[in-house]
Amino acid sequence: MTPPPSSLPDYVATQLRTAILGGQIAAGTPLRQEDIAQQLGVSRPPVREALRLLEGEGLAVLRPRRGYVVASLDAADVVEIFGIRERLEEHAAELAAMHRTAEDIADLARLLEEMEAIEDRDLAGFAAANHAFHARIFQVAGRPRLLRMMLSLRETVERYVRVGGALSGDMTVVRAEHRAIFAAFEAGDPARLGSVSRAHVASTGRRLLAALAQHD
Amino acid sequence: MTPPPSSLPDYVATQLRTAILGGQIAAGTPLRQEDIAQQLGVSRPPVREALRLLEGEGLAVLRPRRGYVVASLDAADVVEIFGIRERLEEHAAELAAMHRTAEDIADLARLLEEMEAIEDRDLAGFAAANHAFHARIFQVAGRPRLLRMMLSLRETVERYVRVGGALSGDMTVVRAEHRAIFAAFEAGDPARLGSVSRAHVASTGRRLLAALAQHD
DNA sequence: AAACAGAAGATTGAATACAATTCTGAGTTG
DNA sequence: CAACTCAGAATTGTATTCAATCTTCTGTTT
Repeated sequence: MTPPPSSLPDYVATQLRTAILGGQIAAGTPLRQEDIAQQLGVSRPPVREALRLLEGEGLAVLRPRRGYVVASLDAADVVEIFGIRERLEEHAAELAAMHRTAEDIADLARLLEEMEAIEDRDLAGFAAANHAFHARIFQVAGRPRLLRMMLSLRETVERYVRVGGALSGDMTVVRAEHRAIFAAFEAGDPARLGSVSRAHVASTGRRLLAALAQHD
Repeated sequence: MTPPPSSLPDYVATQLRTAILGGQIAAGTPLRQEDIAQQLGVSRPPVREALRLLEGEGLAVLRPRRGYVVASLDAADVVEIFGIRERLEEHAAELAAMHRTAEDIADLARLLEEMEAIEDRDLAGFAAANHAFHARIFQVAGRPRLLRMMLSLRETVERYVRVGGALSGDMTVVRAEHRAIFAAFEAGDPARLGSVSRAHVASTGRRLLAALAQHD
């Protein structure tokens, strides 16, 4: 699926990204260049470039002469990111509803079925299916920059979704929202698909915030 | 206003950014690391990091083993970017209308006056005043990530606004839109400020597209 | 005993050096 | 005469080396 990283910086960035997103490296942890280089069997320059990439993605922050640390998110950041995602998701949904083909509908129906088949307890599997479902809609929208921005924003909050366990609990609500999204997609109603998609993001954000508040 | 770049990569990135945005380096131009390094009196590693930064900002694209080139935009890119900006500007405007203080209103009034005082022919001066006006509204919204994203998107299309001369011509329309924005800001009406701000972005996009179409 | 000053170690930042790939050109061949 | 091949040059990618700054530990002083 994902092509093998062509350069060492890309490789290093990929490794660090999955480690951070997977929760192996906690927020606030210093990212020591020499350690990373030695651990991955490369030298420091490619590590430095990889860190610049992560900086651009918002996953690491640089304090001059003091190195990088894994970026941390507070509640305000979550609110901000989900606010943005609401608007962009609505935008993409409206475009997707206008451009969708019969094949797109069939594909999305299949992805929805697959997601329905997954048990509530299989969080990782559900997250993957969920990701595929939404990514397919974005693909229909046909806006590469928009897609990249959404993926980046999603990535940034994803690790908190995991630790906060925001996906657990009332799965019935999530499933109902997905069915509503598919129905509007099938109907080709831009306004409706836009609003249900936006509502879906908003409700996801609310669940995450609630989970985070409870977690502290 | 802008603090001096703390590191060499930041310095190099700033230099390249202004050169690209100012039109000194055309789209598609290869960015040779050695040339840039020699011209700015630094070595290649910091140049490489700077290019990674520009890559993240969408101003340069990397073709593995073949170096970086200045990113180019076609009409579809412009449509996409302005579509995103419409939504994000509306979002920010709604937030700004809710959070504004008396001091914010006074500041924005002053910025509007300054912009009104600039002659139509002084494109650079008008662009700067325009930028300050909109940046002040975003500041009121109080969303740093949203601000960064908007600045990046604005930057990306700015050079085309310049070459296309999209700001020239019917300045009366632009000025009227700015007055409408200020009025809604002063009134503190989120829905109205959102819609007029979004319409302003949309009309700017239409003008740019028309100018680009005419230019070819 | 607590706080500060100083020195040693560690870590980042930048420059130089080396390796590998790609582009360019001339020469040759079909 | 066009197209292909091969060699040299140029450029990117990576590693190693050096310099500057920050952190931390220790010793001293108040």
